[in-house]
Amino acid sequence: MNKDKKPQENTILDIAEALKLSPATISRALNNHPHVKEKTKNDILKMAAQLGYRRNQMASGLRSNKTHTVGLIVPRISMFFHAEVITTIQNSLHKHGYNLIICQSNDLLTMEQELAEILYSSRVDALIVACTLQTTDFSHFNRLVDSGIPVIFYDRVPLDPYNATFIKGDDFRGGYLATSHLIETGGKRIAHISGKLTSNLYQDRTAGYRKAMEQHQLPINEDWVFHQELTHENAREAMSRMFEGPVVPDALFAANDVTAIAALEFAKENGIVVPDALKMIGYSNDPRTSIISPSLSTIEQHPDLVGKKIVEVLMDLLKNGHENAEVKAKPYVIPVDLIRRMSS
Amino acid sequence: MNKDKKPQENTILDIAEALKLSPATISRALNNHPHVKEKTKNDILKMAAQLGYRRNQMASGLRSNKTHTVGLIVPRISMFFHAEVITTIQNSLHKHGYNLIICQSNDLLTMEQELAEILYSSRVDALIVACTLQTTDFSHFNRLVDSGIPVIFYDRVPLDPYNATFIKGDDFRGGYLATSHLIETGGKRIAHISGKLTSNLYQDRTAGYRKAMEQHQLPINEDWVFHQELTHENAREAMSRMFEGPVVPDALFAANDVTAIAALEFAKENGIVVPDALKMIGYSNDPRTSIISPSLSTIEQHPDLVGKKIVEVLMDLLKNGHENAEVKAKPYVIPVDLIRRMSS
DNA sequence: TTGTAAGCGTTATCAC
DNA sequence: GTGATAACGCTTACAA
Repeated sequence: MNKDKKPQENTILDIAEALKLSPATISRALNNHPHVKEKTKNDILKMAAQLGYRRNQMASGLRSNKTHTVGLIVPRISMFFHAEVITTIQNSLHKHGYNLIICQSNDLLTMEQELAEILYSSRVDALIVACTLQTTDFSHFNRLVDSGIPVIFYDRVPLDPYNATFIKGDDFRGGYLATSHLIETGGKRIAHISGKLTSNLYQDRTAGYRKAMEQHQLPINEDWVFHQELTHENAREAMSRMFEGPVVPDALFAANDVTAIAALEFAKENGIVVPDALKMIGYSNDPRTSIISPSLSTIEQHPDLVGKKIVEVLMDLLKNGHENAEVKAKPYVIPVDLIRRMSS
Repeated sequence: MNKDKKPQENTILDIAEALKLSPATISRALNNHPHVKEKTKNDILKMAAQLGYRRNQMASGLRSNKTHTVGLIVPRISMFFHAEVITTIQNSLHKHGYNLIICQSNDLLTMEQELAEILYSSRVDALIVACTLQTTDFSHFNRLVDSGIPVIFYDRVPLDPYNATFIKGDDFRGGYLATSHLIETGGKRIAHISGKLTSNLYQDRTAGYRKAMEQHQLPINEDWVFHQELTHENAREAMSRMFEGPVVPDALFAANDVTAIAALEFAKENGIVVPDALKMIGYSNDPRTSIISPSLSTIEQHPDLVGKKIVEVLMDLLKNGHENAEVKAKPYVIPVDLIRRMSS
């Protein structure tokens, strides 16, 4: 098996031999080391190209303790927000000469733990993580952190103090903007379907909701505030519960777009006219929100800015180390924006 | 800088020392080598856990010439079909103890070439590729193929013979099904907006369209057959061109869902009633197609089956080598299905 | 069943 | 500027 697997992978020794130079010089030339004569370097580069030489990352990494590879753990890449963030990160890292290993936790804590181990094992130079919604304990990242490998959390970040860097959207403001918008367009009895409060995302979005309600002296009907897994089915169920009573909401702030879409679907099926009888707003600016009719108002999270900031912070960490631990204490906050559409 | 970066990464030597054994035995135990006493093995496993040992992939890979890592190059992960395929591949590979390095070419040939080099440099055990639409020359994969690294193409595959494995959807049948469906629901003057014919995808889908038209003895108006980049804007432009004449199509087969969505949008804006005046069908079953109204008929490509098949073939290749080159000559074809919705 | 020792391809530390 | 040489942490003949 694999008996044919050895067509002369060229190494620096081959280049050295061809040029009657020492491997050390080859290595230096290939790494742009200053003390190599210009001509020698050119010769080496030419010969390397001619032999089709490609550095063996494993050998290089083993020796230098640098892989030029960054790990990424994300719940799922198919979520629009994450897909955009990842794309920005990858393109940006590529410019800096870094690779990205993208891993999906499927929003499973056990998977996240396992992936952290695997990425440690691959000796990534840094790790970027958007946690699962269940992650409340972060000890599986300790090994990385303790080894001095920068760990950056984004979107879903630890609630308790943890020795890493955080980059998050302004979820409080997002919740506040969304709710205020519903109020300004005439909403009075505003419902809110949110996620479990184990995550900073929903804590903050809900807090923004409460703040806006309070500021406008609108009462909150706690029967209309849901904290549940934000699935299509759960959203429909919540809607049907709210709309079976004698008094019904006239507006809804959904903490993500999947929920908003499901709720809108429910409304359409049940003759609840949007926005006349029910104003609605979602969260994330998923592409579907602009396509559905009526189009859904939502909150733009600027995934590209999140990605850019992550790489910016990461490059700084990688270059300068992170001796200034106090900087990491406070999270970087990326602004959000209200997007007004036909649903409100 | 990084002066604090050495908190005793434990190695097999540390385990060996702690247990008064040789590193070789540790290595064997950790790799489930048969000739290790059960008790010794248990001791070693216990001690490894206690010391928080994690194999250094680079050292292991360098020595054994196996990285247990598979590379993946894809145009963009945010495309629904690819996101699903990737998720299936990753979860499936994970069960086999393999990691996946996901890279995006952004549908740029130069990027694809660069990524191929980088992944070779990382000495991935195998490579999975969905080419860019411009890729007609595949020599940048030669280095991998020549080194005996299995290369699997899926979705967008080389047109000319190339010494690798192909896994594709049944695009001919997809085009045929879509067009036949439009005909069955009453379409007579059927337009077709497709992609550039440099890609097998659009060659085949268009061929399926032509076949169905011919079979039903319907004439094809070549002014209504477009081969262009399948963007939102291009789709709208094609639509406006077709609908400015005195004779207009009564059905449209769009070769992807983005185009179908854009065309539907155009129809709605211009008072063309779908499906009464214009029947429509797209391709890929993008989540948006079921949300837009009227909901769009489309072709399901079963990304999960594609992913499963890829891993299945890959594992076989990795285990048994690929001495039987003739097997690779013919592509594996994944079936497609028609999804009927309100637009047709 | 276990130990010894060589070596994977690079880079770092000395010398010269 | 360049060349020896010794690691990096692990796997694997070959010995014992």
